Amino acid sequence: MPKAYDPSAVEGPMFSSWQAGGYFAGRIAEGADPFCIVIPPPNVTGSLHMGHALNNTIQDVLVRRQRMSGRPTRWVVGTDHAGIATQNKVEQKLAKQGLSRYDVGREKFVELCWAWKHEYGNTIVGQLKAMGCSCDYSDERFTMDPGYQRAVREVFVQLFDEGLIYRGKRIINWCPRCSTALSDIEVEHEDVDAKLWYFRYPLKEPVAGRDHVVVATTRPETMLGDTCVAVNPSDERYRDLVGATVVLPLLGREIPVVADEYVDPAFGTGAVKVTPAHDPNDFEIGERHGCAKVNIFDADARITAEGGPYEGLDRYEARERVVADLEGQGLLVKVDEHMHAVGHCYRCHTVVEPWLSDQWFVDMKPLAAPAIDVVRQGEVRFHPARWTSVYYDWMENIRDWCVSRQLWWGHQIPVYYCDACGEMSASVEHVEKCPKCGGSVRQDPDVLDTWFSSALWPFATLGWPERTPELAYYYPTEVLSTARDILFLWVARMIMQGLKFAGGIPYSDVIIHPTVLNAEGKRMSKSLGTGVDPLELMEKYGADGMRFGLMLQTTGTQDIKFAEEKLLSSRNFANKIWNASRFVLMNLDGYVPGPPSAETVADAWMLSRLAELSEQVDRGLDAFDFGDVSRALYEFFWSEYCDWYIELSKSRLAAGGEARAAAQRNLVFVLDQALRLLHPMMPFISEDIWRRLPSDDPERPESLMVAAWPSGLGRFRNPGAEAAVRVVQEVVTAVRAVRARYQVPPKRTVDVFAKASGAEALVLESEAAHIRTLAAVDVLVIDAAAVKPAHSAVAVAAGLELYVPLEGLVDFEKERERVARELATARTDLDKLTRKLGNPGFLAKAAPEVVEKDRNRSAELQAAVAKLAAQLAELEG
RNA sequence: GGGCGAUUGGCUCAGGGGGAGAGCGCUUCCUUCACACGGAAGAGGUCGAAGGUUCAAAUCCUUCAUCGCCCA
Repeated sequence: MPKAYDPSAVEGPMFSSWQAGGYFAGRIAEGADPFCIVIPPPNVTGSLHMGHALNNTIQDVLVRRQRMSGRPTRWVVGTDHAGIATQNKVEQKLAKQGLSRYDVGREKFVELCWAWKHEYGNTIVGQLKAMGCSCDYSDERFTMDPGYQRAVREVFVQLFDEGLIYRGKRIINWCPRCSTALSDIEVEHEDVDAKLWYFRYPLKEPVAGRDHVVVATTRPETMLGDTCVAVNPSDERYRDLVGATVVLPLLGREIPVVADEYVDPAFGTGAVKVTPAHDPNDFEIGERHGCAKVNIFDADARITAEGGPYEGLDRYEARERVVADLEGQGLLVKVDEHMHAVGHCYRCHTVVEPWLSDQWFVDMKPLAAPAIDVVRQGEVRFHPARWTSVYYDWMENIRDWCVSRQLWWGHQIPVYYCDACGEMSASVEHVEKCPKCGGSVRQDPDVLDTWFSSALWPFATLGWPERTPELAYYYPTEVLSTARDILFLWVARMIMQGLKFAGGIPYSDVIIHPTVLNAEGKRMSKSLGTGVDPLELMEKYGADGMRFGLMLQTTGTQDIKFAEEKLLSSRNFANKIWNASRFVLMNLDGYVPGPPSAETVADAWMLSRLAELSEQVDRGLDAFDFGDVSRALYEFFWSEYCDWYIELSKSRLAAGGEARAAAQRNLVFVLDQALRLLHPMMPFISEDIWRRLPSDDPERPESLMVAAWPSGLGRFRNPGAEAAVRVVQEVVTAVRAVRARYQVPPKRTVDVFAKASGAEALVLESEAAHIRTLAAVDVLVIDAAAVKPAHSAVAVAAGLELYVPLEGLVDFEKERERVARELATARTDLDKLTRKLGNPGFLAKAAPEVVEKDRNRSAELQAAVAKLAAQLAELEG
């Protein structure tokens, strides 16, 4: 084995061997409880970013652990067709040839999208393989597979037939750049510094001595579409004006003043201009008062013929011109600075336009109700649990979902219009002729929101609407891990659709993982170049290093400020494990397989610690506490197995005979078990080492991926051995500290006099050889009546006194200062404890075991104080 | 305006009623036959502020401050 672990030499071949072994593929074993997880399908346009790296590490950790536990396991992998994003890519490609999608036509354009998907769409799946993700690559899914298309149409048609999908003319969010409608939650609101303009609108006839009304607006250009002015009915200032007629400036249109409760008298002047075709609230007001809806924007957000002289202007040019012209006519009253939220397209960040158009909507309330119930009943749980209330809040205030998109790439809406009789029908199968009159039909040109199809992912990937064996076996899946920004876009809708169509919840546990921010705490962005590339990180630290480094940072917080140094320490950790294993493997000459056995205190301690690790890992993974689990593994391997157990084993390995044989068996056993526990987080290195370990188990599988998950280690619990090793550790550390203090060269041994009796003395006697090796001690004297030799450094450890004669090296002033400092600290601690134990309230109300523990600690501290005080007196005497 | 999260050593973060911890960085020593991607020993914190609950608060409650996220 090389001296340093080289991930690049291991990862590629290891992944191939896993694939060749068929370990990734799901299998159906009737009677066995399966574990299924569906990947949040990445966009076909996507490439791996840190969010994917984190999320897929989490999923792989869960999947690998369950697979090792013996459950038939399937991790469904695939990609999402990503309507807008993919269409953009293909349009960009066409634009380079000077073409638009209209030049090539719909049919050809969709073909080009498929070609694009086949060429680039699998980038990210390849990158998941580089991470070691154990997805079922033999059975990949795509949200536009033929079966999936059928599922989408089935769902649409059923909702349509039940009246839960309807078509209507509504104000929707229109992205002029993507040229499509968006749903409410695809709009991101951002506060921007803007202006509030106050304009004077003249009245046709003076009313109560007034000839005008002043309105305030953040969007002057929309005045071209104003069809009334509204005031609050209770607003005394405007009571006389209700029913009056305003002459709209610039266009001369006559519009009424209406009274409407919606108007906030405190905002602006209390009189608002109403543009029903370009604002959802104005739309409502317009509906209530029967006002016209004048659409002044075309699909590119340019002014239509309704805008008269402004026709053809872009919305921002129109704004400038309208303001300038109103000012020119003396109708601009004032301009205030004003901050307000402006909606932007979540895909391209263009400012969206509220726009009146015909769209398809899903009636959400009937679907939401059962989806709220299953969370209330605890059938679906969120982790961390605080997301539950975020979910309720959204679901309880849910609004209808605009699902039609004016795109060509996606699931075309399966609704057919008959030109002859006007019949509108939905059909799963393609329709050529009107079912009513036999006339020719046109299919609705729009496609469905990509999230409409994503919502079916947990069951459409398993074959629904066919009653496939996979669906019966794996549905419901178990865990879904995802980012918080798609809780509403995706998770909530999956729960609704799963309940409606698959007959039950899609999964029982939803992990909302933290967002990976950059080191400055800002969102990573490819376009801004503030991101970190997981592939580069894997180059630097190995896939295991990246995975483990991410797991170390995954706690219950909502963000991770990405700390690359955690990946560095994880790479070093891998190297540490590599070298510890190298040591074990280099010392296996004459190895005879056999069960582990606690031959020495060190063995008993190590096996007990292994039992603790196993429990910690299980508990942590059950609770999705990935940070806890990774820290426990790190601590175990580095601070216990390497720092102490290997060191404690060296003399036994050198001794030969049964001592050596037992040490070998235990070293191998503990390493084997610990590698199993490590495997979900660091699959490559754990497997590579594990395959090198000797075994006489005929049942031992080829791959660690399918080796048994550790269980039943609780039998090795041994508190006595743990206490004994603690004594050894404290004594060794104390002697090392003395050596470091006086810079005793490593090769020079020292003598140690330990003033010890009782249990401590017994431990020291039995472990003397170890202490001598680990602290480079020549003679270790254990004596209850030990007297400090001349020229000795002193220490108090594990409740006993140690003297280390260092003729010519000891600086008595230095010793005195150190002992005085230790004594001061011990006295402060003891004082606090004494006060606590003298407090009647504490004795009466604290738990008995707490009081007991503090009494013991007090006794220890008293002994330490006495010893330190005596040492100090001697040093001063 | 409402909700949520964060605030602990120089940096990144654990801990979540009863002796302040880790990694990185820093200081000193060590290339000893698993590992310098290492070993040994250290220094370093009144746990954002103020109140409160409690025998006991970094931890629970209230208010506030700062930063961030979501909803309206």
